[in-house]
This record gives sequence, C-alpha cells and structure tokens, in this order.
Amino acid sequence: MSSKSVTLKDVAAAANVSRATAARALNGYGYVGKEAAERVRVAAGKLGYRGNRIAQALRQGELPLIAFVPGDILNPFFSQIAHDLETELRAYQSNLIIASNQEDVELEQQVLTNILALNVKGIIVAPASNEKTPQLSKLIEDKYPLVVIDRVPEGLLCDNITVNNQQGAEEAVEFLIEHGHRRIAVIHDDSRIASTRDRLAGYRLALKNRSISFDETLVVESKSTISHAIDATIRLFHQENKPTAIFTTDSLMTKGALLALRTLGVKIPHEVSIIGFDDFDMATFSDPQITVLSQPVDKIGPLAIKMIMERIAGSQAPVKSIQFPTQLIVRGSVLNI
Amino acid sequence: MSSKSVTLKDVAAAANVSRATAARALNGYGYVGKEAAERVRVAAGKLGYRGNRIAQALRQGELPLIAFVPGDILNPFFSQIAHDLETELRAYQSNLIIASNQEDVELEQQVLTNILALNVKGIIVAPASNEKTPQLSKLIEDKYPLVVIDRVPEGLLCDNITVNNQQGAEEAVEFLIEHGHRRIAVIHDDSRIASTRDRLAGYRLALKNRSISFDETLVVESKSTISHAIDATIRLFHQENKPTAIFTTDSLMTKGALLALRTLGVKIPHEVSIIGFDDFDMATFSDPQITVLSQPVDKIGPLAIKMIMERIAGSQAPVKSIQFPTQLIVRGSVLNI
DNA sequence: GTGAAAGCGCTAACAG
DNA sequence: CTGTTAGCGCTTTCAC
Repeated sequence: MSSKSVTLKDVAAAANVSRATAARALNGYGYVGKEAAERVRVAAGKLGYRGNRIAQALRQGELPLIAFVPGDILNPFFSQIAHDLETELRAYQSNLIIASNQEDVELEQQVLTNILALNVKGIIVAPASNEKTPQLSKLIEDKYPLVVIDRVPEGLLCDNITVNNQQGAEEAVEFLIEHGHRRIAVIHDDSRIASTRDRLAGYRLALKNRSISFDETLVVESKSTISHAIDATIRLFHQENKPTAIFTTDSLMTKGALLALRTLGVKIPHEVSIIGFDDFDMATFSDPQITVLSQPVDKIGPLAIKMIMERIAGSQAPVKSIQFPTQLIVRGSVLNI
Repeated sequence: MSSKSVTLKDVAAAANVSRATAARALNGYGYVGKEAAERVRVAAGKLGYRGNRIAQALRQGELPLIAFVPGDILNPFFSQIAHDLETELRAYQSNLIIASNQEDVELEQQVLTNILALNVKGIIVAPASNEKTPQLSKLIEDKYPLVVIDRVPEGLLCDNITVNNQQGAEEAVEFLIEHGHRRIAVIHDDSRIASTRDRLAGYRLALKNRSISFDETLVVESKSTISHAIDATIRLFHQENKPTAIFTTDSLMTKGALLALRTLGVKIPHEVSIIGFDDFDMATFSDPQITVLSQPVDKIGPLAIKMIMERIAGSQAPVKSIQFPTQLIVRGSVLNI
C-alpha cells in the first residue's frame, strides 16, 4: 500500500516547507505565499498525496459520514431514500453508511452502537420499534444530530419526517367500504413498527366509522417481503371466511398478495378488490392496474439531509415534525360489490 | 454531546488506573489484574464509554469500513447485493459505505477519491467503464483490497465476480431465433459498461451463428431506469421496422419495456415475444409469465466479502476470477412465429 | 501487573 | 507569510 503512506510530512519535505504551510496550501486557508503554495501543490500531485481523513477527524471530532438505518435496504421505499441521501450528500463531500435494522430492535441496538463508535456526524433512522429505546433517547439527550423517518416511536422528541399513515389508511379502507366491501382483509407486517401500527389504526377507524365490526380472522401478519406476503395471502384464502377486498400495508406485501392471488386463481377485481399502501413500479402493468395510496418518497431523503445538516451546523431550533400527505391513486383494482 | 466526550482517560481516572491498563482491560489483551479490570469495566459502564474508533484507526491504519460502489442502489440487482454485503459484514463488526457511481466514470473517480481518504479496509466496485481507469489501476498496483463485481474492465487484473454475460445473452437470443424470430430488438443501457458490452456481444454472436444480419435500427439505447426504458421501447415501436421479439439487458429495462408495451397495446406474446436478462419480482405475475435469463444474485455478495476479507487478511494468492453461469428460465413470453 | 511515554497524521494557536 | 508546538484519543513497547 505504497500510496497510502504518502503523508503531509512527505509533501512538506518535498516542497521544502513546514507541515503547517503545506496544510494551508492544500486546504486553502490562512496566508500562504503564492510560490510556496504552488510548490506544495506540485509535490502533492507528484507523490499522489490523498490526505487522511481519519487524522483530520481525530482533530476535528468527526468523520464526514452520515449513517442511514433503514428497515431493510431491499425494500424499494428505503432504497429510493438511500439513493436520494447519497445524491444529496455528494454536495457535502460526505459519505453514507447504510446499516439496516431488519426491523429488529436488538439488531438496531448493535447497529447504532457500531455506528456511534465511528463518530458519524449524524444518523437518519427508521426505528424498528414504536417504543422509545434507551439508545435513541440517549442520542436525543446528548443532542446528537438525529432525524427519524417513516415512523416515530411514541414520545420520541426529535426531528422527524413521516406521512399521514393513519389518515391515509383510513381513506383507503373507506374507499373500499364505499364500494360496498364489508369483509376487508389487511395484510400487514410487524405491528411494533410505528408506521404499521398507524396504518392498522386507520384500518380499524374506517371500519368503526361505518359500524363494521372488526374481524380478526381477516387480519394477517407477514414480514415485509414478497415471499412472506405470498404465504400470508394463501393462508388468508385458505380459511372459511374469505375477504372481498384486501388492504396491504406496504408495496412488497402488495406484490406478494398479487402474486399469491394469481397462483390461487383469484381474479382482481371481480373476485377480490385490492388497495396497497405505497405505489410501486409495476402497479400500472396489470390489468386492471392497481389502486394505491402513494406517499411522496422522493421528498423524504432530500428533506432528511436538510434537517440533519441544520442540526450538524448547530441549530437549536425546536424539534421539527414534518408530515406529508398521502394520495389515493384510483386505478382499477377496486370494484363495486 | 456529553457522552461523546467520555474518553479512555476519563474511564482510567474513574477506575484509578492508567490509560494503558484501562485499554488492556477493555480490549482484553496483555496482563491486567483481575480486580483492576473489574474496576475499569464498571467505570466504563457507568460513564457510558463508547470508545473512539477514529483514534483507534489512526493508530492501526484503518477503519472497520468496507465501501461498495454499485452502478445505482436503486437497481434491485445492486440493492440485493448491498443487503447481502451488510449482512455478512455484521460478523466482522464492519460497516458498509455505499456510494453509487451512477454509471458515470467521472463520478466514480470522485467517489473513489472520497472513499480512499477514509482509509476503508477494502472496496467492492461495479466499475462504470469497461476500460481500465487510472484510479482502479492505481489501487491494484498498491495492492489495495479490491473486488470487482458484475463487470470487469478490459485488462484489469484483480479479484472479480461476474456471470457469463456473453454466453447467457447468446443463449437467450438463440432461444428467440429457435422460435422463428428474425427481427429481434435489444434494449440496452450504456455499452461502455462491461457487462452490457458482453451481453450485446452475445446478442450479435447469436445472430451471426444463424446468419441473421445485424440491423441497427433494432438496437436501442436507454438508461437503466424504468422510465428511460419506457421511452426507448416507444421509440422502437414508432419506427417502420418493428421487431417480433425483444431482448432487454437488465431487469429495470425489462419492466420498462413491459410497461411500454402495455401502453402501446402490443400483446405479449402474440404480437411480440420478450426475454429479459436478470429475473425480477413480478416476472411471474403477468399472463403469460416472463421468460428470463436469471443470474445467481444472492451468491455474489457473500462471495465478494469472502474474497475481500482474504485480501484484507493479507492473502497474496493469485487473482481469482469467478464466473457464475446464468440460467434460462422458460416461462411464457416467447411464442413461435 | 502496571505506568510512562512515544507517536499515528493532521490542524490551529501562537510567535515570529 | 511561515515555522514551532501542542495535542485530538488511542495503542503499545519498554521499563519498573
């Protein structure tokens, strides 16, 4: 690793100046003689000097690193956000560390500990639990730059970005009810996740508004993967009490449900109607196209960076809580019954 | 940031020992008195000592960080790999930095420079260019732990993992030809990407084998996103010379083509047959299901970690080049003509 | 068994 | 304008 060992000292020696001068020339601060600066630049170029951010960080306290802790990077919702974070961070010369919590509170703990030891500048997290974990609380107490997205644990006071999960879900289910549906199933992932909990609350609220009794046999839990959702859907349709409509709480589960229905030979929308939370790439491919509740995914990443950079810059402003509206996109997967 | 300032010195003071002893107790090496060790551990716990990997790294030369430079994390192919890398790295207490090159050589340069300054332990990259870039060559010269995946620039001698792009593409196109197709379109992304170049070579080879002349009006370039592929497909079908079959060189473009064909009202497989490179989540949803050439995506991440960890451990073994076979999964999107 | 001390590569206050 | 100097927090000989 020859080039790794090119240090500021080497450059300074080659340019015949002190390390301080070399540093000033390279980083462009303070007074440096034109000629000396030039010599330094040439020497640095020739030696292939790359600098060492670790040493810099040790002095300055932190690395140009932001951590992102999503539920699972495989979920298109999170990979879109990761992509946007990455893009935005380029402007700040910072890099993105990604460490999924796999919707597991234990793992989230580990992951956070790991990340904190790196002295990252800030953390953007989609917490696995809907309860305050000691870890997260500690971060807030310490005023660590932190932005929570997608879901906010009960009582956690920090900058956060969410969508209107409950009202959105309510609207979606209402829409099904207006089309005459009464036996509406919901396929959801772990209800310890705050966003899921809220979406389920919206589901129950819609039923309640219309005095439809809650039937727990129509509520099936899955993991947020296509294959788990396929299994969940098959389970749902293997029981006596079949639904006339399905509401899925995220796009991976919508895809799973769709795939399962196809295998089961259940026709959409004639035999079952469906609405999914979160739009997805192939929603307009099927015939009929799938009705969804879309969320403005592309707004989340850029806003998260804006918020965290403000905190990193030292903002003491009161906690910001941004909630985006969801939007029902009516396509053809819901039929009057 | 109170807790951030808990340093080894603080712990040592609280435990009434020297920093050296505290370090020994905490990291479990060298001789430490049982009782002293206990005092240190208690103090560390009480103060919430987290350690500082930056300082550690400065001494030891590197951070427990591996960088992944994919084409674009939005592509499911890469997000699957990212997910697997992350999972594997947990066993090594290392974190993953993700910085996409967006299939842009310039950007890749920047990104690599950025990452190298962090003294990461190793880099896993899907190079944007099919030519050796000076950056990458330099890394190899310096024996920097490096694993190239998905595509190998011409003449780059380093550990790499690919799939049999050319032969796979050839097989797919042969399959179309066997079904009587002669006007076979290909929708591909930037041919400067080595894997794309090889897939195109396979396409041309298949035509040549069967003495079908190459028709450049059937070759359309897109970017690897759904929306660009939609446009490309529409362009393709707006010209005189329409294809009877389409071969797409990655899954995002397959999805785009599918969506476009639906909009255009072109029926699969009766009006056009299609085969896509890389399997995808909704391939079995449509009727007919989509025939694809699948690659063993889930093998790539774990193997890449294995390879890079060997290099990090200092292996001087000769360069390894692993090529996985692709597999034609025949479903229903190709019809005899 | 434990402490003192040197130093990883860099920056920044201070003195010229 | 430039050099000297003192660390950032940690590990690791080397003495005791």
